[in-house]
Amino acid sequence: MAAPTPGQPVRGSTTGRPIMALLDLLGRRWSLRVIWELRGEALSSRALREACDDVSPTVLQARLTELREAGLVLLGRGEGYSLSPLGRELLETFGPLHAFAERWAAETLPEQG
Amino acid sequence: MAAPTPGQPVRGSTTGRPIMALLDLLGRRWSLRVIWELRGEALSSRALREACDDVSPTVLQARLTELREAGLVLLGRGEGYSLSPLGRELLETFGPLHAFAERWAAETLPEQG
DNA sequence: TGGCTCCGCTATGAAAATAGTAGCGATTAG
DNA sequence: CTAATCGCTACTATTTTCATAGCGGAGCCA
Repeated sequence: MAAPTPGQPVRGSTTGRPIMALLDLLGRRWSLRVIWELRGEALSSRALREACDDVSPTVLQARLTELREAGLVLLGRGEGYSLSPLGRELLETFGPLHAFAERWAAETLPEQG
Repeated sequence: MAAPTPGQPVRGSTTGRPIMALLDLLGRRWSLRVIWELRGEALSSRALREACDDVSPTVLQARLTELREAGLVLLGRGEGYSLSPLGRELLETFGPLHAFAERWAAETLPEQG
């Protein structure tokens, strides 16, 4: 599938609004996870695959291609995959997401008994 | 499908880590969009469907059920769907996401000519 | 009562995305 | 050459998503 691009129609929205392109891109399976797993050092495609619980290489490559086209992920020769400066900015919006996940767990688990 | 729950294995991760459950939940199609469209007033299921570019009701209902089980979305009798306080906290982490989308567009569009 | 309208939600079959396994050609090192 | 690893692809099976139609219930009003 084509990588969502701001200014272009995307799945579920024809307006071209950047937020819609971003929501399409990040709403695809493993997109969020890949960015998350690249929060530290650069990873080879196989290391990244392991980090993502042995995700199917079909989808991993699809997501990596999209994220690279989107300018969020880089592939350095011999260095593997890493976040671009822009991708790292996006990751920073995940910081609160992680903190939220912990709060979410705290509020959800007790209710389950 | 079952709604991802912190403490339980989810698609792509068996650890039960809250962030993994959250990434699974938000990585499903229309999850992010639904939360986004609920940022303002409460919406009826049909209004929400329109807001999401006439998403298929099958998926919309699936997402809404999951998001309700996750405690992020509420359904008030006669008031339609709205974000819970917890869901609103999550939405706030999207604020930077929106700002990022604009930056992303600014950096991406010029390169396309 | 009957006929509207809108509500949340579901059934069904088709289309698309994802999963899982195997393996390619290229590169690097011994 | 051999072996190991790299990024990446082919192929088929399964799951998810799409698209259309429609259900039963609640409110409203003549």
